[in-house]
Amino acid sequence: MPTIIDVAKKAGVSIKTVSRVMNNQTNVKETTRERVHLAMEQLDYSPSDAARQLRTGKSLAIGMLYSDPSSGYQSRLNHAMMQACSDAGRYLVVGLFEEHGGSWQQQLEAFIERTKVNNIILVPPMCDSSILQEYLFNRGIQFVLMSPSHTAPKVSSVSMDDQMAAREMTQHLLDQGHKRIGHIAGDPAHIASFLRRRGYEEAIVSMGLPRPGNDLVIDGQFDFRRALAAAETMLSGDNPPTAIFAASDDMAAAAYMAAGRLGLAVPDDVSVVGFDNISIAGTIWPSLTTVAQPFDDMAAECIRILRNASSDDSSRPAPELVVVPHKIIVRSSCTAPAN
Amino acid sequence: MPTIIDVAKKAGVSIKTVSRVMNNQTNVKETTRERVHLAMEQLDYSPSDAARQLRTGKSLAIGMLYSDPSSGYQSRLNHAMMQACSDAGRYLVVGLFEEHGGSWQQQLEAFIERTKVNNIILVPPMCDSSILQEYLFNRGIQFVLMSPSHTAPKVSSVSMDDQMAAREMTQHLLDQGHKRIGHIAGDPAHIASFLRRRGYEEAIVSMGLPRPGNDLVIDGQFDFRRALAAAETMLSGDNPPTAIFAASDDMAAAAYMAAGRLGLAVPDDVSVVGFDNISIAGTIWPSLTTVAQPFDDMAAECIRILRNASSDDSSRPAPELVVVPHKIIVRSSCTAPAN
DNA sequence: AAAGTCAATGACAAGGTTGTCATTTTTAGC
DNA sequence: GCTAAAAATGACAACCTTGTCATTGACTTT
Repeated sequence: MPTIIDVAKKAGVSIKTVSRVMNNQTNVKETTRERVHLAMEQLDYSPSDAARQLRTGKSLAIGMLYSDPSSGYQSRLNHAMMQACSDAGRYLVVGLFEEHGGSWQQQLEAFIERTKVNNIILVPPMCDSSILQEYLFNRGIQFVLMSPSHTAPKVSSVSMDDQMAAREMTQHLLDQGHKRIGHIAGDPAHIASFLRRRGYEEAIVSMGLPRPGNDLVIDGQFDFRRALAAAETMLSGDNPPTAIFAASDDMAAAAYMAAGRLGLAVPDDVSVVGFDNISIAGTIWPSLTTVAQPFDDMAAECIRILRNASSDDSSRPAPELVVVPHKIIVRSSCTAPAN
Repeated sequence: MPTIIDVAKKAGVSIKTVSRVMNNQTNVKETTRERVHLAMEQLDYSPSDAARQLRTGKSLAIGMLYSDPSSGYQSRLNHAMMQACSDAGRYLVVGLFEEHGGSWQQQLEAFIERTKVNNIILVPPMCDSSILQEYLFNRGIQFVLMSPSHTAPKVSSVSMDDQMAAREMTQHLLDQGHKRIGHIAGDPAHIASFLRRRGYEEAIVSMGLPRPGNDLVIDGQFDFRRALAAAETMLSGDNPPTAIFAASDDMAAAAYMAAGRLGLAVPDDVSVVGFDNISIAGTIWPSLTTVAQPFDDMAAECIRILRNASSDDSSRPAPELVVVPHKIIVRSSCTAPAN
């Protein structure tokens, strides 16, 4: 295992110069820089994380806190984050917000105390708490929000455009001729739920159709059972929708089940679309048309921002507001309405 | 942030003695040990990971390789592993086996090269490869198998008793009066599939019933679509089973869907049970009776074994074969057969 | 041509822990 | 009560990197 000393010898410079090159610092002649780079390559040198951490006091660990490990969204995000961390040579340390484990702030403090992380990712719904943001800011901890809205322009955040995506997804149904489209909304505690609902309404209203009422929009809270009940209510009503837009794939799967229990076929009797593009979307039958959240890209952006922030010497780097493009994935779960 | 020096001063000993106490080494008088422990507590001291890693050359990272991030099993396991690592003050680094990324061995080598991990967890189906085990053994990398069978008693492994669990699950159905029980089997590449199937057959045969044939056992490969097809085939046959035992919850959910499409109600027309107890089992309706894999306990055991192994000075600690107890979770998806 | 400026580079210490080896204290044996 | 062995403890170096500050050499200004 070569060390910085070996590189320095090979390049004929001091170790400090090698260090400068590694860290992209100024005051190194271009020819020297190249010579050092060459030596590093030839020796296949990679610096010791441990020594760096010891010297700089900065940890490579990144903390992520979440509250519902069983949701398809979080499972998918976990995978993306772990992968992004591994790719970036960093580590993910997770903590679980317990329902009855005290206030969010207490749990956050306990997590930081225990893990000593200096970099944190806040995911929904915690990312919407200004109290947590305030706390992290005051403690000088670098953090980034995986938030559906840029509520805090002082803080870096990564997101997709939930509202626009929902609008596009709804438009897709409208384009096929659907006029009564139901919406199973998400948990109101998540801003994403609000945005998706707004996008859905926007699309409908902009086609000159009446704004959907309570018969067409039911709260499913990102919960399978509630979504199942919601879909059954909708589909067994007097004037059932010909299509259902669920605010998550988990809930879309519930709509499938509701349809099955009522003897309705997807998509012939009722079209169903979802949101997230988690694995279930591709595996259930018929495969689900849905909005693909760019999980991997969003995760990579989070890690990138945190890396930059912690390598930056100015204590408060300018916040970045990143919006990652999404896609509509058209599969087999919707078709034109029957009549 | 107190260092070992502060502790040493407070306890009135040398830093080396504090180090000895921390690492549970011999040759420390009992009274001294207590004094040091007291000082550590009073100062709320915790050692620097970075310094330890630098000095010992041992990383705190633990690698885990998997192949199907979308399976409910793997999602659940990821969560358990991350949590176990965080709890133990260690980090999880993950790698994904790509279908077309070269041989397993090549991908394993690349992973180790890239991450430099010294501790690895092998999960199904990779844990069954003796080539990989051989490779890791020769490279002197500590590893533990999360394997359903103890094929390699030279290597530590953590598992549950898949065969017994499957037998109990089947017995539960038999106890309710079912005589024709279908089985949607897992991927034959996984030893677990074989064991679960054997447990299922064992339970049936031991009741004096005929060994199930190809009409009752269909390969679902842990895949939703195949399982859906399998369940439809079974349920629409001449003499359909009154109960279905799926070798994973994912596949049990497929059986639900198959039942729905055929106008059959669960559990009144057909009982369904699964295996894994992933989140879907509690959320789908009716909630699924299944075998609870002790994910959290198994993950914690894996981490514990690796920790012991890397703190142990003798280069090859004795392998441990841990079998973690499972549970049958009875929910609402089965009842006595109709007639 | 001397003085001052700035870029480029290097010598050295420090960061917190553990291994090696030397030293001191305790115990055992007679 | 003395010696030998064993147990307990400590001094110091080493792990690899980066920050501080000093030094060198080149270039600009007067």
